[in-house]
Amino acid sequence: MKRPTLEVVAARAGVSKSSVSRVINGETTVAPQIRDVVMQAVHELGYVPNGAARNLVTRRTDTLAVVVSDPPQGVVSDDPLFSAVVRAVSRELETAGKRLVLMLAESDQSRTRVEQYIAGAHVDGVLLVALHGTDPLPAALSRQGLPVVSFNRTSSQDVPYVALDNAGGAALAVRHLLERGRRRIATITGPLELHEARERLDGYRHTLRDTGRRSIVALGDFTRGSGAEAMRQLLEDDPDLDAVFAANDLMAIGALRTLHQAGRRVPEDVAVVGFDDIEAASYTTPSLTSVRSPMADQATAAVHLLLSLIDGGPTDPVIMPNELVVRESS
Amino acid sequence: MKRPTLEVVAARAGVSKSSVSRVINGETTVAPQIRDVVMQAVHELGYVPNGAARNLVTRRTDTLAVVVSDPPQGVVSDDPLFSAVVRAVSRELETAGKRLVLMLAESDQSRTRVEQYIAGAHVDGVLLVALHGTDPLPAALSRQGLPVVSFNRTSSQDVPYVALDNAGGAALAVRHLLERGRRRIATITGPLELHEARERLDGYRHTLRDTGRRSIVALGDFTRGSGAEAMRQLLEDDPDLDAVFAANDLMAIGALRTLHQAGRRVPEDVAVVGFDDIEAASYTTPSLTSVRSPMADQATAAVHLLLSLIDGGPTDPVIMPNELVVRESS
DNA sequence: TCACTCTCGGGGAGCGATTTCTCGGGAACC
DNA sequence: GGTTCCCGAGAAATCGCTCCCCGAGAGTGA
Repeated sequence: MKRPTLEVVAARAGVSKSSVSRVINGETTVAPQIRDVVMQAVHELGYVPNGAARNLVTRRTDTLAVVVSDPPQGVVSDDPLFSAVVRAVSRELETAGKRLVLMLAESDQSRTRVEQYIAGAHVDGVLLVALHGTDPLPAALSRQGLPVVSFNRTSSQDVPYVALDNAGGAALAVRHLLERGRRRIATITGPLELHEARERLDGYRHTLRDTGRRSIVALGDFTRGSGAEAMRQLLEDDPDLDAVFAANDLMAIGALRTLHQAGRRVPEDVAVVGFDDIEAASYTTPSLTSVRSPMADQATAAVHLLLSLIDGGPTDPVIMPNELVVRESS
Repeated sequence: MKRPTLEVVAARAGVSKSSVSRVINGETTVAPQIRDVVMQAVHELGYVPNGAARNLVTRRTDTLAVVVSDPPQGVVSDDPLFSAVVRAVSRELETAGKRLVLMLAESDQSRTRVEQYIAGAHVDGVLLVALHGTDPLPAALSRQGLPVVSFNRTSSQDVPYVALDNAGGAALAVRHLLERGRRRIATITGPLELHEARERLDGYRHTLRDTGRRSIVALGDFTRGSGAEAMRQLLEDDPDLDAVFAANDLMAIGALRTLHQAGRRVPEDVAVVGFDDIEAASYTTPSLTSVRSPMADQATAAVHLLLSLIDGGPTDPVIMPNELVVRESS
């Protein structure tokens, strides 16, 4: 079951290794008849070039790493958006003729492993999904001199990124609620050590402040349970509120449940808006109004940015706009 | 930004390349003092072995491919279970010190690319997720002589697999409904060209037949919309039914919606049971009773089977049991 | 003390491709 | 007809590592 090598193909075709290599790599400086005889031999033997040998000399691997840096609880990788992102990235790389190595970095130990792997010249570039503001990985990887693109803003200045307009999305949600005539609009935040959670909170705050209204804030951690709990808190602190903006859909779903149990009608008594527009948002009763994050588009943009970076192209950050999907809950 | 090579390290440590190599690979036949001086040099230079060069000579890559073979609509990869599987596999490979290359095969073209890649000796083994009964990929890959494990039963005999007990799970659901005193139990199937859909239907049929009851079947395709539509059909054909077993949760959720619109109370008038126990199953109102597929366990088992196969171990298929999670809908 | 075994380090031959360099031969031009 | 040029093909060097083989030196027993 041993695979044929370039040398065997050359012998069979009666030409030199060099010529076979030229044909394989589509060089134009090769006579048609030689090309044909080589192709013939390639097909007959079922020859496929050995990747390792090729990598060794070309110093390219046509492989990109997607690194998801995440605490073990899995804020990101448990997220329903994870598969959407992975899928979009995978498709995009496929059309670019590249391969995808997926690495989850959930502990310091695995972070070290990631660094080692990257240093081992196994990949041409890295697409980094690291939401934690204090994550050391972005800086560590970019120090390796390999192209790195982050899936969101990082604390490390020199890592190009593709980010959502989190503040803008929150503003969208809040303005929508204001237009619906809501006066007391509360928010449930994500864990504030995550960039996106902070930005969404900022967007909420600024929009309310611009219209002279007060912020009503409860802390959550992006899980459903925390959303339910935060909603209880809010109802207790401020029974008159008539709208809630949750920083993600899971927490919004938790809040819906609490409101239901508390006998508040949605949207008549309290309007609810979430963020992300995950699939489950359309399954709830009432279905959930949400800020749609264009995850697939963001993933595509990130891949393009990375590929351009590898080719020595520009590295300008990209900000993705988002839109509001209005459903029954508001 | 050029990385140091083994030769540079050897020069620095004042020993031969061979010795450095031995130290790097943890061989025991090396004197402690040489070991120390080498380690010192390695750290000072920040040396990391070049992966391609190593692969070339060892003929191992410590990399496994996860291939998801799926039509473009993405029955699998759109599935909420996708990320659970990917995550579990990734974690398991991490602890085994292996890397994961993810490939989606959504068209004949990309299937060819997958075959080419596998043939290029880039990976040590393949974990295949291909639900379609007629998928040519399992046979094609196993023909390459590389270890392949399938994530479910395939039409190709010689591919070891780890499968769910789909029929058993369906039986579990039906028996549960019978115990609840339901008499007219219908089912909504998945697309019958998928193994798992057929097996779940079989489990439903046999269990009912054993108790002398009649099957009431409507066809779906694993999507929410098809579940809603099938439920409408069922209500029309058999207004007296008092229970429905849907072959997956998405369809069950669709069915819930139809029942709600038709004014049937769940579970008082009609009980509903789904399959998979996806996260959304606990968000619906009423929350959904479902057969829990131990996806993470299955993924772990599949990785173990593959690793054992690579080491020349046994290749016996593994069947995962599943359990019923009873919630409000039944 | 000598012969023999045993350990451990070094030299060097590959692994399978790409790529540079060289060279033969035919076309083109004077 | 002779010289120059260019084009295409082959020979050989190279990428960075592993691992086989050999030899030097230490250790042991008689």
